[in-house]
Amino acid sequence: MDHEPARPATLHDVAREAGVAVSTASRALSNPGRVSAGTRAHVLDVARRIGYRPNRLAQALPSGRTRMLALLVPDITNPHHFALIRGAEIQAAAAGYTLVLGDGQESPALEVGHADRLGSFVDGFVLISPRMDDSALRELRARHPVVLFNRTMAGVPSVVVDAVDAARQIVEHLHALGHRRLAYLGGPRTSWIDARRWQALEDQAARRGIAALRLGPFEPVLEAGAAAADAGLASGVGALVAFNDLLAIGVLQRLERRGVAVPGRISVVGADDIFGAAFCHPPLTTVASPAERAGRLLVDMLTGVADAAELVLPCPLVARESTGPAPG
Amino acid sequence: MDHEPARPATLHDVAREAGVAVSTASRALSNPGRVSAGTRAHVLDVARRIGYRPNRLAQALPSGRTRMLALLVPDITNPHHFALIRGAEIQAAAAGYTLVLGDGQESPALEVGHADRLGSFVDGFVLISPRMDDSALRELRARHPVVLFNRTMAGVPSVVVDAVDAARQIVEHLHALGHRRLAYLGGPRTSWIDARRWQALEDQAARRGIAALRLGPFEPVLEAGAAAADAGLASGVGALVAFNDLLAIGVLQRLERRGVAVPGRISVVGADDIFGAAFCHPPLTTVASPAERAGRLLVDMLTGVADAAELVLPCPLVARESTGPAPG
DNA sequence: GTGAAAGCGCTAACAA
DNA sequence: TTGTTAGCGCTTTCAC
Repeated sequence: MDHEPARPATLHDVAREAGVAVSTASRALSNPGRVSAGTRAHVLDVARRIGYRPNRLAQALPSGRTRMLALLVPDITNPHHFALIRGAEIQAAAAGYTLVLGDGQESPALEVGHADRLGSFVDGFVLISPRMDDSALRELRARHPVVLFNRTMAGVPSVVVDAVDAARQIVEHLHALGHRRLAYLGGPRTSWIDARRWQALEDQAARRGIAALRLGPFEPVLEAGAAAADAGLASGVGALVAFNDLLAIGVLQRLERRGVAVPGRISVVGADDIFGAAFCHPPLTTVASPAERAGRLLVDMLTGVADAAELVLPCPLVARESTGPAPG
Repeated sequence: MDHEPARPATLHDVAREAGVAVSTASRALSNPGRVSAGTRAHVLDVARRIGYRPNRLAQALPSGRTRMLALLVPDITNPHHFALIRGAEIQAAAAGYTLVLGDGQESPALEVGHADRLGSFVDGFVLISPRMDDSALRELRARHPVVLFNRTMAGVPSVVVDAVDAARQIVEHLHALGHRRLAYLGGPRTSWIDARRWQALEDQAARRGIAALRLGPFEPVLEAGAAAADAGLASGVGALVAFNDLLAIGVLQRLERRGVAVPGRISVVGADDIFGAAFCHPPLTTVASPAERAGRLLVDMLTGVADAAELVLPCPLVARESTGPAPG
């Protein structure tokens, strides 16, 4: 690292300069009430004058608390997490915490590494659709307070979207449009919610007499949409239900390039209602994720503002133009 | 915070259990070579057995270094930062650093607060288009190593996009299409690059005999696009150059809702080439930002892998369908 | 090669 | 109200 700044002023410097003991200086700065007003004002003045900033590392060492929270996302480039992050930030700030973000880049190993390295510096973790396996998660949870989004584990507070109801809405919507066959474009194997989505979709489809097949897994990124679209098209179904919007938008792009009419020839459904879903071409029918609310609730549960629980949040279907009557 | 985990094992526990001094245990764990192979193996074994994890807070206290880097973005919901973050992550990992992200939410105060609270925990800052004013930036830079993106300050390493060349390309493109009047839809006053973009655009426009006026400032978000579109339309020009793609896409949405043909009646240009610019309607003509490369370079400069410098990166114009011949 | 001990900067008993 | 002192968990001289 370049340019080393001059040695920063410490509490000792403040105390010496102010002619008081370090403990008095400490109290004046962070435990007002147990020090006379005059002394306090003087210490504060000296501190400001010499540009004192507490070393938060040292400050946190005795208690182990930093008033920082870590929020780990599986992929920072997925707009789905925007609202969740914002919600979490709002509640964290309200509770006097600073939120730092970590990006797992869809890698379980990176995710675990992040958690390991951040563990000492934060008071808890908000894990968004964590990709790490159960044993890694259990280990992390044994060392630190943890709350989960779109994943559950016994004894760990969590918020998950209602995959069953989402599947029901999708299936009813497609059924009403005359579809009798659909394909699920699966997400990563490491995704807990992917398994739930497929299971729910299969159940609900069976219940309405709709044939459902599963394709993939595909990476939940725009670029994977091409292969997913081709596979979906080859399967001969009239409706594709993608793991998430990122994949769905990628599918839409591919279909447009291949000259396949959407929804004329094939319908496409996504999940999350991310940035872009409303203005892609055609606008995407998708299941909205209550992400902002989830973010707020998660932080509330982590900081103890809300009771720990296993919450299931509803997600309304947003019907746009990527779904239409079944062909033929 | 809920469920307090059991007291974690310390180095003392390891040392006691292994029958060695803490200093020996410390060396075995983190300074191999200065300890016998047998002792080392034994200590490692004990550490693993009792589940020892070093307390990074305590580890960092003596040296003050944490091998963590902070990257602060003005708005985590702006897809522009995706590539930048990814580039930074790659280089940070390569140099053995962990990257944490902070979101300024377009607020100078929040940004400064983040920097203050994170300062003790990181070895340096990558500041993306920081919104804080010069004095706050100077103060931060006096305490910590800092590198800047799309902002400059004497003596601080930085990477900026070539706003002049970008403006030249935009103006030439519009000029070639027959446009003789354009309006700039300005970004936030706190944005350094906004001032540069307008100045460059005005210069280049004047050079080609194009009348340019400035509207705004507008928040660089989708939602601000409506007001920006209306203002642009009312100004009577045939081409709108938006501060960034977020605003430009918002403008496109509004124009579509108002039934204004793009580019038939009016052309729209953005900046950054974000996620969504390629698939919005119509696909957006924009100036691409070399974000990933910038992210890598910034971290390299911060970690000393690359020489500190003030780099200016070119940004190619990506002409899509939102620009066309001037009407009339 | 290993151990004892002195901090890193701060907080929090405990005394005075 | 203020000062003295003992840690927080680790690294790092300095002896042995």
